[in-house]
Amino acid sequence: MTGIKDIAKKANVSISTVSYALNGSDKVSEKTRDRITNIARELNYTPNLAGKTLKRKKTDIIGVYVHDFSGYFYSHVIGGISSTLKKFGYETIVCSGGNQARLFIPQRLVDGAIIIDPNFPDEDIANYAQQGYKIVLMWGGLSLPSISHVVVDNTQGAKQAIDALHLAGVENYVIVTGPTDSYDSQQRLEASLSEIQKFTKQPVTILTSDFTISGGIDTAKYIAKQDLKKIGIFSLNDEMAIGLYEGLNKFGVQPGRDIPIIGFDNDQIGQFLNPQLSTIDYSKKQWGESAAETIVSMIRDKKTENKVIKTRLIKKSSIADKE
Amino acid sequence: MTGIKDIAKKANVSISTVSYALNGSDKVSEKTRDRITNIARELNYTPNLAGKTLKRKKTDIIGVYVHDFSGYFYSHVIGGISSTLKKFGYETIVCSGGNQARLFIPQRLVDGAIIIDPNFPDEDIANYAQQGYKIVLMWGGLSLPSISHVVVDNTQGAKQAIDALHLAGVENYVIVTGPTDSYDSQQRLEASLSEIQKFTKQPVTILTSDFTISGGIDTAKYIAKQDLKKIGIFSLNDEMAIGLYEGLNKFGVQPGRDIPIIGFDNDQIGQFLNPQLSTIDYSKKQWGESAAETIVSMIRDKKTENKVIKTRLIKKSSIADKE
DNA sequence: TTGTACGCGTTATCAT
DNA sequence: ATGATAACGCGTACAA
Repeated sequence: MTGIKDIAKKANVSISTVSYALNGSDKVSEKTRDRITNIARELNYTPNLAGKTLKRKKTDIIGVYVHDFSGYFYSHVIGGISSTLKKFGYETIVCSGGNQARLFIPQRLVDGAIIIDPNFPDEDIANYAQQGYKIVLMWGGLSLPSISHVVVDNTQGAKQAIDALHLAGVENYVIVTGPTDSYDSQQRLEASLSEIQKFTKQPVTILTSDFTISGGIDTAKYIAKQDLKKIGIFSLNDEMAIGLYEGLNKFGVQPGRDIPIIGFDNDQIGQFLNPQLSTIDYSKKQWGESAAETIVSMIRDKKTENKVIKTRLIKKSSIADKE
Repeated sequence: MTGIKDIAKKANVSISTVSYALNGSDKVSEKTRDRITNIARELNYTPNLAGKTLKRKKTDIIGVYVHDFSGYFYSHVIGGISSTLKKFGYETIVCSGGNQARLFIPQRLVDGAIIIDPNFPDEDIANYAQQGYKIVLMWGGLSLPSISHVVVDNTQGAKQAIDALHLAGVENYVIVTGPTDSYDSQQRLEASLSEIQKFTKQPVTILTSDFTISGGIDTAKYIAKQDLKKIGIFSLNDEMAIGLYEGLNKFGVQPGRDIPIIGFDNDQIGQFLNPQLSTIDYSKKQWGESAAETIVSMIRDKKTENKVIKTRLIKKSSIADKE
């Protein structure tokens, strides 16, 4: 409630003097600066952000957009974003992609946005980007010259997964996908199919699921009734693989023992499964850090850039060594 | 970049007419309203939040403060907060408790704050609350008339945990605590000790840890060298219990089989352990919803309130039935 | 029904 | 070294 003019009144100076003193200008004597600083502290003064922003035309805040707060998946990504942005003098706020929160971008509450939520409408993104708002996307698909992308190397990851199954003696591949409109899912599937072609002419079983644990449980029944000989599963994310463990066990099939299985994302839960889930890993922290560096670069250097985060195979006992 | 006066110019009206038209006032004709609305859309107009806030003196944004984004633990709590706030017309932003983000409260970027982060300094909280800023704390300890509390019933939960161990035949209790300055930890410990006294005069083994998985792993060695007869473990949260599983196994001790064990929080990972971890559950969604209702009540009805979230025992195979 | 003018809190320019 | 004042974008009381 206490503003710059309250301080001015109490100190018997003008508001400009107060502003100078508080913002470290050298146009004011040490004595008055100290006096004003003390009064400001005494009155619990904090500059009102609205007034300040109106004048400065920037907030030094970056918005990170997630699909919904309940998903913990991206927490390490956001941790990486936040710590890096802090180094550059920006604060991070996390928003969910509701229509209201989206407006923070054109309302200029944020100086830039990092969008993780794949459901953030392409139309809005294109619209904002075209108007000059700074946007970094954490997924592919929408390609525009005025936005930046920082994405996981799905192609490399899918190849590593298929190669691992191949080395384990798999000849009949089962791929459990995410939602059909997911770019990650599409890209991983495509790369998988092209890699499989190098090894076999056998038809590939593609089961469409939804990237969730319960989706994996539901999908299990379609796998259980297959001929299990030389079969191997690539679950396009770990969550579904966790569901597959649970679902397949109900049918008396032991994933990881009867059937080699590998996931994608290196979800923490995978290491608590029995046998431990093999997976494709990438540094979520680094992913976030790169996104943060990119948004800062867009704001300060006014240039866009696209980065790809490398993946690596994590081989656990869910893929047995070929005897 | 396009403002209210750009629209006024293009529509050949004054800025007030534009404002009236856009804010649904009945002081303007339908025709002009439509015309102005169309022009606004055409120019991609979005009101600048700073200017708007300066006038309205509120943002309809509530800030949720977490310790750091990397911890996924509170995601369902935040989900509950966000969905409830939306019903009341508020947007949710999640901030980490760095010194800079804290200022959002006195800077009036947010109309109120829900603080989950236990490390948010008491001094700042007291200071803000005293100045009339609306604050809801998700933990106990700091008690002031001008702030509200929405907390988990640690006392009830601890009793349920100890009772479950008692029923399983435990006579020698081992309690693994969180950081000594954690209010949750203190409260759970205190209630546990008082409940244990009802059953036995035996000394209780208290091992101080830190609420993390690795803390649980480290603590295991102190338990492994104990005489395991009629011993039982109450880990004051699930994360440490997960670590205890891993750590104890290294010493050839099987938690949940050789030693009954129970945690607190109902972390998802517990159900993937073998045997499944018994725990104390509470609705994280409801916890968040209550906090949201409370902050709205503070803002609109100008009254504080304190709520307690009930707990319940979830008995899994980590506590065997007494034969 | 529409236009003019002021105020919100801050920063910055220009005088003094 | 300090003060008066304009400007930022918006909402609204008041005048026309």
